Amino acid sequence: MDFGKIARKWREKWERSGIFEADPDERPKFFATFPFPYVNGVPHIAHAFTFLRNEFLARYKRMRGFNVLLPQGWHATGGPIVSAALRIREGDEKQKKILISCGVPEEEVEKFSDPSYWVRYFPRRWREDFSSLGGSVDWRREFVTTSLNPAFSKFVEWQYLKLREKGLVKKGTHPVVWCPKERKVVGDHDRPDEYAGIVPEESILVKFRQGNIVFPCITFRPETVYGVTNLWVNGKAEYAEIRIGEEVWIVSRSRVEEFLLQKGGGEVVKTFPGSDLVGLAAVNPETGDSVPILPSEFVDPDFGTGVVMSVPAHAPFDYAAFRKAVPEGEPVQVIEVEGYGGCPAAEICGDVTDRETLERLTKKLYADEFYKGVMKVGKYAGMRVSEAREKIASDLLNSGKAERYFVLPERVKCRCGSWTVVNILRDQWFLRYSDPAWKKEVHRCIGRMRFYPPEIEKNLRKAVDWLRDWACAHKHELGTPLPFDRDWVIESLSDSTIYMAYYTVAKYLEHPEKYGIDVNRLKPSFFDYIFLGKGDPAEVSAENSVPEDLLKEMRKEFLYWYPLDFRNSGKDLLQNHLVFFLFHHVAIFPESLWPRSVSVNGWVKVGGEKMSKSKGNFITLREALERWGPDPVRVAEAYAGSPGLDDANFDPEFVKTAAKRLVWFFSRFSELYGSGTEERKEIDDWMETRINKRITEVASLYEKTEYREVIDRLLFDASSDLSWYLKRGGRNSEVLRRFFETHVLMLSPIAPHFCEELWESMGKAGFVSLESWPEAGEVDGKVEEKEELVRTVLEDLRELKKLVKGEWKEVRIYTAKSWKYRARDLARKVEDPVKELMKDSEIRKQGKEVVRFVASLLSAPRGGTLSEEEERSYLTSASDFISSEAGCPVSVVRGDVSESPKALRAEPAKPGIEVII
RNA sequence: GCGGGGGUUGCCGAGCGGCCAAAGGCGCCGGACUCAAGAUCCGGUCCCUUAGUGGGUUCGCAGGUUCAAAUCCUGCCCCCCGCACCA
Repeated sequence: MDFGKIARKWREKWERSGIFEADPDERPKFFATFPFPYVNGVPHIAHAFTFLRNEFLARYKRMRGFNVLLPQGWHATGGPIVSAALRIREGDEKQKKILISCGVPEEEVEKFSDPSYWVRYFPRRWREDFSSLGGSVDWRREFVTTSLNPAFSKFVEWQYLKLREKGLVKKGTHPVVWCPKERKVVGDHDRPDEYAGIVPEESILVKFRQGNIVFPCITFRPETVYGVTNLWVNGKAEYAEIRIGEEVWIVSRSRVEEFLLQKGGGEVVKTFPGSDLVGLAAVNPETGDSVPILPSEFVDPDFGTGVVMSVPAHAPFDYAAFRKAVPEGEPVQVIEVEGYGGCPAAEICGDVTDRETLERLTKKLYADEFYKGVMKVGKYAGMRVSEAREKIASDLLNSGKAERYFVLPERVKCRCGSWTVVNILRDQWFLRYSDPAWKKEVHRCIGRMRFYPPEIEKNLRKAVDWLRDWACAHKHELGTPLPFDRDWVIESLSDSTIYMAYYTVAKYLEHPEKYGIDVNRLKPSFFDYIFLGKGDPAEVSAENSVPEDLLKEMRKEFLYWYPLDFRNSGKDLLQNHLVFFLFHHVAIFPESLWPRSVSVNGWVKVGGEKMSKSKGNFITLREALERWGPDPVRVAEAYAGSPGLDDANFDPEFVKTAAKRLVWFFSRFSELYGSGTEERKEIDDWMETRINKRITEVASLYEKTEYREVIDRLLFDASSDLSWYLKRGGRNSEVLRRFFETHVLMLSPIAPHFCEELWESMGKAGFVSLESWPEAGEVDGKVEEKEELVRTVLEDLRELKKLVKGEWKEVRIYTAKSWKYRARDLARKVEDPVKELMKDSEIRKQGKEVVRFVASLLSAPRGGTLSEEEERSYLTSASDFISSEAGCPVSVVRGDVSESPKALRAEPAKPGIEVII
């Protein structure tokens, strides 16, 4: 079966008829979105997995009578594309290879030195691949972000004007990793990989003084300021004297640049060797003690300020150096820790001096002191260190004895090759996510929403609480300029917050020429009207040169589609994008337009392993589609996992299984659809019931986005039902017809091309994609139980085949003694079934047996609900079938009329079987 | 550290008080079909026992609640993910 060919055929038909182009009508609507992906590469199967979780639901909802909108846009805002383009310009081979591995012809690679070329090239690729996959997307609403798309940019600008009006954006300062040579912020994508993820840490700079000379000491443990015995400098390093106003600061020479950036300026007076400082003294600002300045080779002149306060009682490095420098000196204990004596550092490190061990011990001691330690001296004596630290820090800061200072925990190289420093940006724009009133509204929004799976609500609420102000604009990146400060470009997460609203009118704004709109003339009033209903249509029309009727239509269309019904993304977006998305919706839109649900899925592994290029298990969507065809891939993606934080697993082996199952289904279909007889048997009732139950069950699985279960039901359970039905002699043409029709319908959201093909083979007009979900008929509870009885007998016979050798002459099947049925029923209703049963003189004869049976029933309820007559008559009617399996005649005997040991042992739902040899 | 999610039989993965030795898939083993391979179909896949409906030991570890626990409670061990200015 050529899945690729079938898919192409139907994709063309869908496109020609435009069936996924959704416009408002009388039906209820359903609006689902997959967050626009960042288009610096091609889609792989993990993208497809997340997209399909929207797609499957969209197709299902369409069948439930909803007018479904599934649009798709592309994200290009931010730095990675810009820096990748730069690398191409610089001739970076690694970057070239990446492009070539995406399928870019080698001779075209050069074109990618222009960032805008990426934005033209990759969205096209994504669209092709998503279409090939069978995505039921309304492509008229496709768009890219950034100022390369003026219409979208206008929309983002409008949003920021609104936020500013509401006071939700403000200016502030912000520490960043900074390249002094290129004079720019160094994000992860601007560094060699090994430096990724390192960010500035806030520390306290304590100002030790000698007159107007300041010795700035960096510390993460301000509480130890009480235990300082001396300061350390590196005698072999170069230091500098910097004048700032009346003060003179001493900083190691290699840190001068960072220091000046963070202090906002100063004048380097002179430089000199660190050894010149040795022997001087400085005053501890907190205790007033004067402490000597001593040399230590442990001092890293490239970290912090190159001046360090020494706390030998609590810091292993200081202790090791202190012992050497001041053998007779006495460390000063300021923290008391359970399990340690008067000088914890001494105890823990003895006379160790090697750097590695000291580092390990430092970690341990710092942790012990923080969590278990209690302050021994100072204002907060008696308080736990974990509480005192913050208080001491803020006291020091407030009294001017210390300042905030940012340091990099490890050195970071810029891609240009220079070492970076920490800079403080002073005119950074922030979104005021810390605003409690704003947070409160977001929580209210969450309270009205539905989550898939429900547990993620907790994660989301936590993220809302933890969110601080967010630096929302950058420089030198792609995006939309901040309308009130055009040097800044709105950062990538910050322009992706309410764009789902843009989809509702994108079909107009992305094709303005068709509607006579000039997007360059659009003003905020236009968006005010469309999205907020503000303003007089006639005036808005005049101001924006958009016909009044069109304006009204757009407003209507927005209100038709909004709010968003469903948004599924990878779990990585939970704590950032999805939270921002909620914040901005509550800020801009009225409550009635807040999002209705959010869904997430885990990472996608391939064959049980994390997908990575180096492992060779990296599969692009295009590769997968070419290798296996869209429907098998879709089935395998559906089967890969359920909603939630757990990882999904795309199993290449399973794609083959999926294809085989589909082929199996197809060949059964070809053989049986339209064939069969009029004759109606009991097994037909069973099959009908199974079909009906499955319709209901699969519907609820789709609603819960449990697609893996859907595949289980449709591809495995259903086929085993069909096999059983055929084995039992089922051939009713109506039942067969219904089986195939309902299952094709139910499977169509996941394997749409395949199902279209079968639908057509059935002689049906129109697309299965536009059909309604099948109606579930009556479910007969007993018929399944009856059939289960036959299965039980068959399994037992199979066992006996192995054990009873010789030629079988006859098989007798015994129902249980009738008192056992009564006992079974009574055991469910009555407190003391034994007593009740014993009232019957016939039963009383069985005495002991009754007690034993009832006791076992109470400990393990069982026995079904069928009566003896029902069991016997059903088994009788199935006796031909059973006999053909047994290979000899079969008789069904009422348990009450036999004293055979097999009859005595029979129980309800568990007939006794006797083989006559 | 803070926060979140988990540990189920060879693997993946359901189950979340009793019909649970535990669905389904994959893998593996046997059989049928075939010249053969593949595909397909049938059967098996914790151990023991047995003319089946029986027993034993299992669901990270250790306790506890209950007539009854993979499922509830307590403690412990282990694994994964997020912690930001970045897509």
